[in-house]
Amino acid sequence: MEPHLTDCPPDAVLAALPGYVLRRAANTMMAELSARLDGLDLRISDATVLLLVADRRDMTSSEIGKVLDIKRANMAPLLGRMEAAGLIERLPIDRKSQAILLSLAGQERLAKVREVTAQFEHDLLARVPAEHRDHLVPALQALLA
Amino acid sequence: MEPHLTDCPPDAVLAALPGYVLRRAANTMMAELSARLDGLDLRISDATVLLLVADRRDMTSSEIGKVLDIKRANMAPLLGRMEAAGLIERLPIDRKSQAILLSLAGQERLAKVREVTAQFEHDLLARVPAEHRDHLVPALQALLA
DNA sequence: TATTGTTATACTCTATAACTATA
DNA sequence: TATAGTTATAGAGTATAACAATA
Repeated sequence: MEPHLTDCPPDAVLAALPGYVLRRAANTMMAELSARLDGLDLRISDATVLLLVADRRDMTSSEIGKVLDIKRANMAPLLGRMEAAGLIERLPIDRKSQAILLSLAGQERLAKVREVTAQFEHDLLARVPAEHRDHLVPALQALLA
Repeated sequence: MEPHLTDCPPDAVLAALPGYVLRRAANTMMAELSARLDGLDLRISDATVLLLVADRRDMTSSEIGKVLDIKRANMAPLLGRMEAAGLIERLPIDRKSQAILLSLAGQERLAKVREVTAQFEHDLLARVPAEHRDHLVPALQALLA
């Protein structure tokens, strides 16, 4: 019997590529988060908006879009749904702009979002071996646009 | 003047969340990779298939889908486009299954994919501070499904 | 019976262009 | 002139259901 490489999974070539594992890891974890937010009847973008405008009463739709990297045109239906769901209200700044703020229902939903995300982030980090754990967020932050 | 917290970017609340930075980092880097693959007239999924079946002559459409987490139903149009582009060929295994293999054109395109991805992975890692760099891939691998 | 490959279909996310009203 | 908000639309990616043919 001649020496040979140990048998390896069919995607061994890909699993070593940072870009591949980054994409797969993000897809896996976002599917998991989506499932958990289903119970709150929220999408990931909805929950992110709630967390972002939580302590502010001055952010416009355009500003939220810039921060979250969501195009202006795609903010309209997003906030439209959230307004229809009674989660946000619009406060005129001038005759062109409106501040997005949380309604009472939005603040209550936000509290549940914080519970879900706290558990989610905890579970996510728990999956990372201890010796790598503290490096994950700083490494990812360096990749942001 | 009373003491106050230092001014922080508007998404400071989010930037500390592993899930948030994971999603944003993946979106950023995949947009970058997509742009680089545009020159080869390939999507990320196309390039991934080329890399996966490079050294194999026995993978079926279903098997590729299982490895890459792409539904069987979505593999059909994907491989259909790649076949129409002359990148892959189908070799009957039995009367039900076909092996997907690279055509000559597919092998040539693969060589270019390897150049592009090598540069891409290099640039990605170069953005990560040295003290975190070696932890990124192992940490992400732990998050895969 | 289970699996392969396929079609049809729908939903989400994303991207561009164009329009209006206002700063 | 530039910006805010909106609408319409198209491209991707992804999900389920259903089907015929074969293992």
